[in-house]
Amino acid sequence: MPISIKDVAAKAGVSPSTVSRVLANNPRISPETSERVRMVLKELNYHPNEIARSLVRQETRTLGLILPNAIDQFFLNPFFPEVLRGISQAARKLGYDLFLSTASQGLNDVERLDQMVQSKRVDGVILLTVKLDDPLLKRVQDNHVPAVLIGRSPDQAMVSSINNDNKKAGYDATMHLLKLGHQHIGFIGGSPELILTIDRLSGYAQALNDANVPFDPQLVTSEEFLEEGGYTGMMKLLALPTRPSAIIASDDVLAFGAMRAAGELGYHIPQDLAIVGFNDIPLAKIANPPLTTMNVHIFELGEGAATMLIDQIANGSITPTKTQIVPHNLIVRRSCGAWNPTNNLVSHLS
Amino acid sequence: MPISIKDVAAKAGVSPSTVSRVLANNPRISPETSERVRMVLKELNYHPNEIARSLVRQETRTLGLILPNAIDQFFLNPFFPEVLRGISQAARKLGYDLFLSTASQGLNDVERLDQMVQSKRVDGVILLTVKLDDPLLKRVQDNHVPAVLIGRSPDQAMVSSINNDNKKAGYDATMHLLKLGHQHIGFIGGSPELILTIDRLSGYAQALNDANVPFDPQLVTSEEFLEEGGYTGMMKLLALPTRPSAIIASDDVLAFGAMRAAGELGYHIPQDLAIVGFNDIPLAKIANPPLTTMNVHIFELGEGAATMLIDQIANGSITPTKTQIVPHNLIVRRSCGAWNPTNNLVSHLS
DNA sequence: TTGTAAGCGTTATCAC
DNA sequence: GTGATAACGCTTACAA
Repeated sequence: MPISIKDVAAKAGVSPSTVSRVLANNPRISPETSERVRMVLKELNYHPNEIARSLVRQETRTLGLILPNAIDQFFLNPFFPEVLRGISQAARKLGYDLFLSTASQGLNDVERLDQMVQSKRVDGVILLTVKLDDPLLKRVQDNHVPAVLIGRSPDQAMVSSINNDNKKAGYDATMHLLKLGHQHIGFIGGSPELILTIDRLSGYAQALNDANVPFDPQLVTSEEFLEEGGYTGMMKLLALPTRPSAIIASDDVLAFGAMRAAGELGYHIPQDLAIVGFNDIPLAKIANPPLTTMNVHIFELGEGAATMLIDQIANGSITPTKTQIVPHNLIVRRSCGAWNPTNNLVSHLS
Repeated sequence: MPISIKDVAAKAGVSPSTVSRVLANNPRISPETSERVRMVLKELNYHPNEIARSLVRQETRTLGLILPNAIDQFFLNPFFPEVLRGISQAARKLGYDLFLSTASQGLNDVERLDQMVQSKRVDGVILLTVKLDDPLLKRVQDNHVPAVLIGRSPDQAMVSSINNDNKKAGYDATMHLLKLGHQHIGFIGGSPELILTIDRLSGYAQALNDANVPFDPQLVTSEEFLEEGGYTGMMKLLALPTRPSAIIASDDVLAFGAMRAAGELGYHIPQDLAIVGFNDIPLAKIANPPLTTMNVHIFELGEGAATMLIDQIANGSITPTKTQIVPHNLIVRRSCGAWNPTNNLVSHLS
C-alpha cells in the first residue's frame, strides 16, 4: 500500500492540510513546519496521488490524442512520430502529460471523443484528422471541449486549428513541375474525403488552370494512405493512353509506392517521370533518387497544436478560436529533374 | 458542467447506486429499472468519470510507457512507432489505454518511475530500455510495480521481460558475413552502456572466435543512436590502416548513417563494403542498395510486452517474473553482397 | 500559522 | 431489488 498524505502528516506531526499546503508552496506556512514536512516527504518518497488530485481539482494536466480510427495506418506513416515529437516537446515544457485512448476503438469518432472528454481523463484534445463535414468538429464546439485540430476545419469558427496552407502547397508543388515543362501531371492523393487531399488537389487544379493546362480527371487518383496505395495509383496512371510525365503525390509514403511501381516497370526517375511528394520524411533525403518534396514542418504542427491547446485550457475555452498557419517550402532534390548540384543536397548513394 | 451519475439517478427516479449497478451489469436489478436507467443514460449521453472510478477502484486500466530520457532520439528511430503499434494493438484488445509521461522529464529514471506509479495514473509500466545495472529494475522489484521490460534484464528474476536473443542475433549476423569470406568486420554500436549493444557485440565477438578470426577492438565503435552516429562510426572505421571489408551496425538507422559515410567517400556497397543492420525498418527494403538486416519483430515485442503486463496486472504481481524471447531472422538483401535474385526481394530503384 | 470538515464522482457494504 | 452511507486521497473554504 502506497503512502498517502496522511502518512506523511502523521509522521511529521501535522495535519494533512498542512502537508497539502507545503506541497502547494503555500506562503502562509511556517518555515519550520515546511522544512519538517519536506524531510518526511523525501524520507517516505511520497508522490501525490494524481487521480485524487485530478478529482478535486477537476483537471488532469493531460492532453488527449484523438488518433484516426485507421490507427495502424497512422502509426506506419512517419508523420506520426514526428508530430508526436512536436506535441510531446511542447507538452513537456508546459507540464502536461499525454494520453492515448486505444481502448475504445470499437466506437465511432464522436463516441470516442465523448468518452475521452467526459471521462475527465484529459483536459483537452488534439484532433489529428478531419473529413469533410466531420461531426467531430460540431461536437467539440457544442460541448466546449478545449481542442485543437491539426488540419483545416471547414468552418474556422468551430475549432482552433493549426495547419499548412495546403492549397498553396499543392499549387506550389504543381507550379514547380509546370515550370519544368510538364504538361501531363498526375496526382496521387489519399482518401478524397480528407480535407488534406481536397486542399492539395485544389491547389493542383488551380496551378494547372493558371498555366492554361487542361485539368484531366483521369490524371487524378485517390488511394489508401499507404505505400501500397501509391503503388496502385501509379500503376493506374501509367496505364493511361497518354501517360503523365510527372506526378504529385500528396504524401511521401505515397510517393515511394509510386516510385516502386515506376521502377518495377522500368521507368527511370527523373528522366522518364518526375515525382514530387509531401512531408519531407527522413527517407526522402536518402532515397534513390532523393525525393523532391514539400516540407510542411510536421514537428512545428505538433508543437504548435499542443501549445495552442494548453493555452486554451488555461484561459478557459471562452477564448475565440484561433487559426495558425505553418509555412511550407519545397525541398528540391533529384526526383523532379530540377536538382542543382550547387544545392549541395545529399548526393551519395546515387 | 458535465452530467454525473446523480443527474442520471435523479432523472430516472432511482438512487446513484442503482445507476452504478446498471452500469456494472449487476444481475440483481429489475429489467424495468435497468431499461429505464439505460434510456436516461443515452438521453443524457452520460459517460462515467473515469477519474472518480479509478480513485475508488484503485485501478486505471491504463498502461504507462517509460520512454528513455533521450526521448527525441527515441521518437526519431522507426523502432518507436512500430513498438508502439504493437503495444497499442494489444492494449486495445484487452481494454487498456496508454499514458505517456512527458511532464517529468527533468527527473531521473527512477524518479520518473516513482512518480508515474505512485501518482496512480497507470496500473503498470512498460520499460523501453535498460542500461547495465539500471537502478530502475531494482526499484520495480522493490516496489512490486507491475512492469515489463522490452529488453534484457541482467537479472531475470528482477522483472518480466520480452526480448530477442540479441547475442545470438549478433552472432548470426556476423557469421553471415564471415561465411561470405569477410575477415575484417567492423561493428558500429549504440551506447556501450545499453544491454542491447553489449549483447549484440558479444555475439559478434563469439562468432569471430568460433571462426578463428581475431577480435580487434579498433574495429568496434560506439556512437549515438542516430543516423549521424552511424556516419561518424563509419568514418572512424574507414580511417583505420586496415579497413574493414564489412560492417555490422547494431541498428538500421546506424547502418544508414554508415552507408551515407561510405557513399560520400566513394565506396560502393556491397562491392567495396558489405553492410548488415538490425531491425528491418521500412526504409531497409527500399534503400539503395536494399539493406540486409536482422528482423527482430518489433511489433511482436510491443504486443507481447503489453500482453504480459496486463496479464501481470490481472493476476497480481505475485506471479513469478517471466522471460519471453521473440525470434529473429536475417533478411538478406543486397547490401551484404549475398543477394540472390531468386529471393525475389525488392529489386527496383537499384 | 494550522486544523477541521466538506466535497470531487464513483463504487461497495450494508441495511431494508 | 434498491437505497443510504462510507470510503478512495486529495484540496480548500472556514474556523481557530
